Amino acid sequence: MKAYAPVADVSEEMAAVRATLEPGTRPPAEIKDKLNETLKALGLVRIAGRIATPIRGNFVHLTDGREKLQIYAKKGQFTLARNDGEADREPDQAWEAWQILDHGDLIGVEGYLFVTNTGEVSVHVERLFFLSKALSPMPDKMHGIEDAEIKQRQRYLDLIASSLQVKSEPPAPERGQNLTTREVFETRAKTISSLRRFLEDDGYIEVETPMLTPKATGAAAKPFKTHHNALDIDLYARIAPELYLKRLLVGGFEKVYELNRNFRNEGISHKHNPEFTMLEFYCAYMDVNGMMDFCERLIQESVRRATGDLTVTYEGNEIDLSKFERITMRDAIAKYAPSFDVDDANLVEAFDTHVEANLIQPTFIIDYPKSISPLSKASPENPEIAERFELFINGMEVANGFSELNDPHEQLARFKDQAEARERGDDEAMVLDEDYVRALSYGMPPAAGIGIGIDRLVMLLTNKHSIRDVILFPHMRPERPLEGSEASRAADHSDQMKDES
RNA sequence: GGUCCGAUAGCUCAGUCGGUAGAGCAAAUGGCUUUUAACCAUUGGGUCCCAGGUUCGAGUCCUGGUCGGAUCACCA
Repeated sequence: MKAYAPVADVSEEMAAVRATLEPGTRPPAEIKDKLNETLKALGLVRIAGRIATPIRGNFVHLTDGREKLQIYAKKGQFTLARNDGEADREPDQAWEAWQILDHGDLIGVEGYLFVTNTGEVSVHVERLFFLSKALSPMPDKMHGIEDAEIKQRQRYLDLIASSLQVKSEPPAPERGQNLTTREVFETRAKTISSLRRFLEDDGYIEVETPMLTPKATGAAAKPFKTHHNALDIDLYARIAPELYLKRLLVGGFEKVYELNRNFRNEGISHKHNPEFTMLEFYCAYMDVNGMMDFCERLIQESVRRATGDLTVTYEGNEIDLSKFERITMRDAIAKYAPSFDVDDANLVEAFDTHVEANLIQPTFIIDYPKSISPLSKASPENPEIAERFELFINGMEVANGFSELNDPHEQLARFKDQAEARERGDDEAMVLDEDYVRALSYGMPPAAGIGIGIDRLVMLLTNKHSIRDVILFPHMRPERPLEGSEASRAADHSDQMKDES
């Protein structure tokens, strides 16, 4: 199959011609004729895409998912290419084929560019290629898909809908952060590639550590459990890569990162999905303060690259990412709940209930209690405080970092405290990893590390309230069998096979 | 898991007091053929989420369930 140019970008010349035209106004005839000469001199273009408007008359728009380009087919002036390589069908048959095309079909066209009377750059079709049929009807071209369930279960349809949608709104910059589904996932991709670039420019290397692990540790969470048949051992989907990454610090890698999925067998909510994407990275010879500085620059630079701006509007709040506040947990409680009588026992609870939701602008909360930070180094000034921070934006925890505990004896003691907590019934207390303690016994450089919740960061940048809107295929309960569909027939068949066996 | 809200044509949505199931878009047929979401005419299209109940009669009221959304708890 020959290549087709993307609809969005037939040529630089076309873009140049487009730039000279004023949208919505009819160009004077002499200007139009001159432009058409220029465009025709470019020769034939060949583009493919989905038919974005119902076939009515000679004009139709093709979409590549992002941009639309109008094509013009005139009876008698184009042929229909055959898939078997034989000579093209004659114009009469080509016109018949054109007339039976449907909204949503995929076609290719070959032709020359021209400007219409209304000043839109279009392709004058000389050859039509039929590429694929849309058997199921397309969503409403004005409203797209509104049903959250269809959007998530049938993301392909949601994406098609957003590409077919007639834009009565201005393009992205003026629209603020009211993005199409396509744009949301493009922003996500840009954010992730920007994070990778920033880290790599700073000397970090990307590593991959096990997703299936014999111990679910490195965080406090309930794991997914599975079984490996050949080894006959239980394995757990990882809840965090942390302990593997720090083993690499022991091994001599000074800057490592991993950007991939974690799995936690816990509740689903607008900010929780059972699998979620985490960026974790570790830097030797750095401490918690250096890590906060670096985290701030990393997020700022990635946001700038992904959205072009350091201010985002999220659910009506203007969020200024140019400055990250730093405040201790105790001071934050004093600030947001001044009447609250804080002691060591109720500190964390007071923070969760009275402070978190107020942290709209980027804020590092520092001085976490050591008791809830089993992997982080204690402060030299106060042994009850961990050298740890969490970053909050719009009331949501986005990152968690600390100076890494690198004393094997103390680490073992902390694991034992966790084991006791587990025996007391805390089934999310951290699991002891003996090999990790052994690794520390060979000497881990002082280091700082951090985990950044990528889905939540993307929610912020795309103004999405639900994590399911920034994950292409979020987890949901299974749908009932689709009656009368291919899928249900396949299911019936497999039931039958079971009965027979 | 608790609480609240929702489910009607392929899509977006109406549906009054319990009394024949509606619109726009999409689809089909014909017309038009340089148009900018919605041209003109005609036509087809429904398990009103499922199962019970009340009633002469249920899309509508009641009970239970399914799926989704919001929220609380847990968590990142």
